Amino acid sequence: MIKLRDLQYLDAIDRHKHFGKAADACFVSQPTLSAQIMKLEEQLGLTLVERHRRNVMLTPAGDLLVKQARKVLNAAREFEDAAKTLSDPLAGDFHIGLIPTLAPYLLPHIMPGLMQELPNVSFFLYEKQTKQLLANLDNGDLDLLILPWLDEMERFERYRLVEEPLLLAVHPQHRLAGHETVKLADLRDETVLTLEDGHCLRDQAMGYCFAAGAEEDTRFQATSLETLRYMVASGSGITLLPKLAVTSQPASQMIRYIPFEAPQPTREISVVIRPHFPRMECVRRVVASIRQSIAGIAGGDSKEQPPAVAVREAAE
Amino acid sequence: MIKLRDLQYLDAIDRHKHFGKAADACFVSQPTLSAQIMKLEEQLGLTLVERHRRNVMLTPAGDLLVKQARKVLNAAREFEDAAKTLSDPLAGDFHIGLIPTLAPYLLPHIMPGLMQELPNVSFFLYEKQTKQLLANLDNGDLDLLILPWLDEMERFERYRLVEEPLLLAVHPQHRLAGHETVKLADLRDETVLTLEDGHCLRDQAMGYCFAAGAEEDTRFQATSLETLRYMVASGSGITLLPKLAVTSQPASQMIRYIPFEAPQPTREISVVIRPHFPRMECVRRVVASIRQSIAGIAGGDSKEQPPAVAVREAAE
DNA sequence: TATTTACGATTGATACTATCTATCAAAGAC
DNA sequence: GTCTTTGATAGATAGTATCAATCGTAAATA
Repeated sequence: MIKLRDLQYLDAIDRHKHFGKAADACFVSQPTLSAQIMKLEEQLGLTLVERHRRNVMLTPAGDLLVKQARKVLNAAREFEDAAKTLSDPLAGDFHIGLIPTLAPYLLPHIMPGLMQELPNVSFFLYEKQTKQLLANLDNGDLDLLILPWLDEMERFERYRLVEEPLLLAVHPQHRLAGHETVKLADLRDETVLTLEDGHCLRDQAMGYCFAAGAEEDTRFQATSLETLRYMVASGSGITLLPKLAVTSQPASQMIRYIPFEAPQPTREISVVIRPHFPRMECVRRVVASIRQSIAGIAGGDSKEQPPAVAVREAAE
Repeated sequence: MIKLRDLQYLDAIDRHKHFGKAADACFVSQPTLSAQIMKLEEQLGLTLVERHRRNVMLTPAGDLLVKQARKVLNAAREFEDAAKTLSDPLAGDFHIGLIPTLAPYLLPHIMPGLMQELPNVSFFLYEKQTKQLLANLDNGDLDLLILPWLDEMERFERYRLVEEPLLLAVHPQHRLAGHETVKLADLRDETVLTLEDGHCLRDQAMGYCFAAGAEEDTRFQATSLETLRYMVASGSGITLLPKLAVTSQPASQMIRYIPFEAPQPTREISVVIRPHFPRMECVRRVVASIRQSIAGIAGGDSKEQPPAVAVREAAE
C-alpha cells in the first residue's frame, strides 16, 4: 500500500519544481525526498519526474498521478478535520476567504467577536478574487467564504449576512456633489472609474452603471479600492463604493459619498460553505457572531430596511 | 499525518467487529492491530471502539470516522489503479459485476474471448443484484457491470451490448404450447411465476405481464431462474425467460419456449462504468470483446434485427 | 577553456516504530 | 471450578525513513 508521505512529496515536487525547495516545504532533507521519490517511482514502475539540470518537471504520468494524489491527500485532511471536530466541535483551524474589496473593511468589525466567541479556533484569513476563492473552497484549502452572492454559486450552501448598498463617490466639485441622494438615472453619460478585471465589484458596479447609461473610463483600471478612492479624490472621475468601505474611513474633504434612492444598487454579502461541510456547529457560531458584529453597520438606512429584515435566514 | 495502514485497521475492525479476525484480514497479528488502534485513538483524542468482552463496536465518533477513512482508502486505491494502468494499460485486476439472471448464461460465452484478448488482466467476477452492484460500482469495489439498463442508472456511463428478448416458457400441455409465436395480449388472465423480490428480471417481466393483464402467482417466488424453469416444467405455471437462459440449455421435452411477436418484451443488456473511469482502454477492449463474443447469440431474430443494429454504440 | 555555481544523487549512520512471539487477564460457557 | 475466547501487555527485532556529509554533473560565468 502506498504511503501518504510519498504522495505529499510528489505533490511538493510538482508545486516547487525543485527537489530542495520541495524538501524544505515537507520539512525533510533533500536526500530524503529524493530517495523517497525514487522509491515511489520504482514501486509504481513509472518515471514520475523529469530531472533536467535546471528544470524539474513531472512526466505526463506523474502529472496524472499527482492529481490523483491530491484527492487522496484531501480525503486524508478531511478525515483529520472530522476527527478534530469530533474531539472538540469548537476547536481547530478555520480558513476563511474574502474578496479584496471587502476584507479590509469587514474584518476589523468581525474578527474581535469571532475570536472571543470561538477562543479555541485558529482563524486563517485569505484575500483572493471570487473565482480563486471558489476553487479553494472546492478543494478544501478554504472552509468558508465571505463574499457577494452570485447565482453561479448555487452548488454551495449560503447564509445571508447583509445587503450592502453601493454609494456614489464624487469629487466635491462634481455636479452631483451637492445632492442628498441620487438616482441611478443620474449616472447617465457620466464616466465611471473601475477596478481591474477579476474583481466582482467591478462586474457588479459596471452592471448598474451601464444599465443607467454611464460609461467606463477605459484609460485606467484601479488595482484596489483605495486607489480608486484616491482617483475620485483627485477629480479623475466618479465611482461606486460599497458602504463598508465608506463608513470605515474618516470623512474626507475631497470626496462626497452619496446614497442612492431606492432601488439602491447593492451587493448581497453572504457566507458560503461546501454542502455537507462537517463542522456545522462551528459555522453556525461563526455566522451568528458575524451577524451580531455587523448588525446595523453595513445595511441600508435603518428606517427603510431594519437589520432584522436585511439579515434573512438561509437554509438553516 | 495519519497513516493509511491505521485507516485500514479501523475499517477492518468495523467490518469484522472482532480484533482477531480484523487482524487476520489485514495480515498482521492481533496485538499489532490492537496497539495501532489504540495509538490512533490517542492521536485523535477520541475513543473509536467500544470494547465489550463479547461484542466489539464502534463508537458514534468511530462510525463517522470509518466512513471518512473509507473515502481516503478508496482514493488511495484509485491512485494505485491509475498507476497500474499507466505502467501497462492492459494489465491489472478487473472486477466485473453481473446479475444472477445473466451471469451463468452469459459468462461462458464471453470469458474465453476476454481472457484471450486481455491475457495480462486478472478478471474477478461477482454475482449480485442490481442495487448492490451499483453501490459497489460507486464505491470502487467493482470496475464494470453487465446488466439490463434502467433509467435510474443515468449518472453512469453506458455501452449497449444487445437487446435480449424475453421468451414465454410454458408446459407442453399449456394452451399456448403449440403456437409458433405469441403476443403479449395472449398473457391475459394467465398466472405468471416470478422470481423473488430484488431481481430486476422480476420487475421487468412483471411489468410486461401486468400491462398485458396477467397475474402473479403470489403463493410462490423462485430464488433462481433454474428453480423457475423447473416450476414451469412441472406444470405449475408459465413465466418469461431471457433468451440467453433458453439457448444455453439443451432443448427440454418438458418446456416449450415461444418467442413473442413484435413488439417483443426485451431487456437491454449493457456495460456500465463510472464516469471518468481511468482505465478506458481496458474498457474499450472488454466491450469490443464481449460484443464480438455474443454477436448474433442473444439478439432477436436476425432477419428482423441484425446484430449490427442491435449492438448500437453508446457515447464512444 | 577553466572555474564556479546549482542541484540532484549517493553514502553510511541513526533513530524510530510497526511488527512479531509469548504471555496475561477478564469474561463466558459448561 | 476448568476451559475457551478475546483483547491487552511486554520485550525483542527488523525494516526504513531520516539526516549530515559528500559526490557528480550540467549549466553559467569568466
